[in-house]
Amino acid sequence: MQLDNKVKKRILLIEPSLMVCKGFAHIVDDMIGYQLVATSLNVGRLQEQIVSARPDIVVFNPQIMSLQHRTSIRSFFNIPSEMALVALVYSFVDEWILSQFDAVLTVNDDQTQIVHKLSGIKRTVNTSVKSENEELSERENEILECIVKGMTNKEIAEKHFISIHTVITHRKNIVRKTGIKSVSGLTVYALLNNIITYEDIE
Amino acid sequence: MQLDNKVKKRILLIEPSLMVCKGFAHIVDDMIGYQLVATSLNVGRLQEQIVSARPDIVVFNPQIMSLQHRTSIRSFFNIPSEMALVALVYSFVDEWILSQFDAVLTVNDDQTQIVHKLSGIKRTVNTSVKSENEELSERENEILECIVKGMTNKEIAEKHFISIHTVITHRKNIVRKTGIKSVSGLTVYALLNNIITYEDIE
DNA sequence: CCTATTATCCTCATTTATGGGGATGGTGAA
DNA sequence: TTCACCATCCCCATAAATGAGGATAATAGG
Repeated sequence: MQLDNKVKKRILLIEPSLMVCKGFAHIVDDMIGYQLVATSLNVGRLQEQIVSARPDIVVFNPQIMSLQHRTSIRSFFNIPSEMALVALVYSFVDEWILSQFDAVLTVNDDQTQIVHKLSGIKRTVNTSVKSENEELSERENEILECIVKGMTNKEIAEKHFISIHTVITHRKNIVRKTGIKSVSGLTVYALLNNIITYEDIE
Repeated sequence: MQLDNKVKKRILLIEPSLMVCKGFAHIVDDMIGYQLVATSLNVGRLQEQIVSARPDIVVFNPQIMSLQHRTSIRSFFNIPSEMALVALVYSFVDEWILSQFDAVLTVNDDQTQIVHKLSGIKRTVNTSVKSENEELSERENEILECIVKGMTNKEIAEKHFISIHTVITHRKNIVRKTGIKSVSGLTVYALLNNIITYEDIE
């Protein structure tokens, strides 16, 4: 028993992988209460599609664009607040990015999980933006880069022509700001925040 | 103009994501000269399917299994040498793992790229296996897991009911075998070798 | 049986890192 | 100007890791 189209939630999918696009379409096709009204392999026509397709839900792969600068996805793409913004990811994505979404789908989700996640969305208009005064300073990023490369405090000090005490101070501040104590955690943080790449290490 | 089934290359797909499975099936469906004869969301029935489906090409997502021990995928799953072994990956995978495959497809490939990659496969029977006597033992992998999770030697010792000296010995052996001294390097090593996932850290 | 590997334990000395405190000068914004 | 932030430097004590030795027992393979 299919529901009337008028009560079906309209989904717009922005996903770079043709394969995932097709698979998503196939799955949504079998889902009651949802319909895929448009898809796109890139973000170029997003605004246009939002207007033309008038989706209720925008499913968006954040990996499609480089979000180094912590821009708000919703405001960057002028996505109306009444539309749900849902992420579709392959693997791990920075929590900060995911926090912008009303729900997070992964490519491994099956139909049941997707329906469950989509039905759990409660759209509320965000009025205030969280204060993010805990970002690392430029210097701290430099030090962090050295840390995750496996350099010792002494080496870092020598490289930057500062005393080891300063390095330790920076480290203390990095730990305080990020809340991450372990080097491995910081490594992941640095990888996710594009401070370093895999190639930088080892 | 469809080719006869007898000359179509038979593809077996082992892929954990239903979405990607569906999408892959959809794409292969439009490809001339290839047919998808079976799919599976896990490796459990791989051997069985190799026998029953008799594929020419086994498309396998290496992320489906944890390959801590640098085992040969082909020999582990008893994949006959006449069958092509092709990887399907989402993002970054250790080069060592990819080197075992005859071709590497990514989820972002379109039909043209997939056909191009599959048609370029030249199967050659490997007679000799590389010597890999520098693999980490099971215990060492356990210790490594703890290290990259940011645990101290003391904590690791307590968790595994061994003395801190033993932990240190294991660490020394891990460093010797991998040639990686820094925690960040080991973190990347562990990530690439599926000993841990991003979620394990922080 | 012998050998290689592994896992376990130990000492000692040295180097690094951590966590707590504090201080100074500079800069840019309210 | 004052205030917040940043980069720089320092002291202290403790905790942790490193590097270089050595040792024993179990186990699996040739």
